[in-house]
Amino acid sequence: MEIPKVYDEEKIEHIIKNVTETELCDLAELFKIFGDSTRIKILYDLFDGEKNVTEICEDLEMNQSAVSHQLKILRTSRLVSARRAGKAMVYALADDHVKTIIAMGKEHIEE
Amino acid sequence: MEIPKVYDEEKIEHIIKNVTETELCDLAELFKIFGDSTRIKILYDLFDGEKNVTEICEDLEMNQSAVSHQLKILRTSRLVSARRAGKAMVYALADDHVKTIIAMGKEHIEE
DNA sequence: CAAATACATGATAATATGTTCATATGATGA
DNA sequence: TCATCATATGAACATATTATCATGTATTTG
Repeated sequence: MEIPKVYDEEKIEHIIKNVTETELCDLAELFKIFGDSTRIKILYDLFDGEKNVTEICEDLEMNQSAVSHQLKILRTSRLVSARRAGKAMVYALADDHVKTIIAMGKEHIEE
Repeated sequence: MEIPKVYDEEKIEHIIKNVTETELCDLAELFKIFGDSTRIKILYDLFDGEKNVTEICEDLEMNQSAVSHQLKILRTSRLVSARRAGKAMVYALADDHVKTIIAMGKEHIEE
């Protein structure tokens, strides 16, 4: 019986071929976004669907300003999207890569 | 014809279930390591096999002290391994997750 | 064993980052 | 329109991070 792989090794090898220095810097910038506990908690909080700022603050037990500042960073780097709903701003994960990247990280630290 | 997926979506969903706050902080710490251009260049440099410090310095065109400092961080976080070979220290990627994580990141920024 | 090579490390300084506080903006309802 | 709720944002401060410089340690070789 085959053990299911999370990823396709051949495709991984293909993706990491010929990465330019600029792309490596862009990658560093991307990972930097994930490299803060507040931001990664916000992202994880959005795993079960879109939420407004107040809800996120309650979930993280953090003050609104700190959360808003980090949400701005997440929005600028296009990891989350935002839309207005009346007085509230509703945030959501921008795409599924966020889940994948975090899952890869979790697999690594579980060893 | 099926388009091959880099990852197994079901397994992703399973991995990201029930992540504790502590684990999220550990994840942030991990991603922080990837979130520096010097470190990610070192990691990428090691993709094609083990290298000593001098070789890494030449590849990155950076001075030895800066590289050594970052190598220490990479070693402490167990992303690279080190062994002595005569006067030289030979560094290598500690496991394949590094490649996967970087590939996931590259897929994301390519959009 | 002295000198040279390869690397590590501590201190310092410059810069970046994240939180807090105060305040501004935007939307809604009385 | 004014008060209120929801969020954004600028300034300031504290802390963290990174590269450089100087120097220390380990290994080999003459």
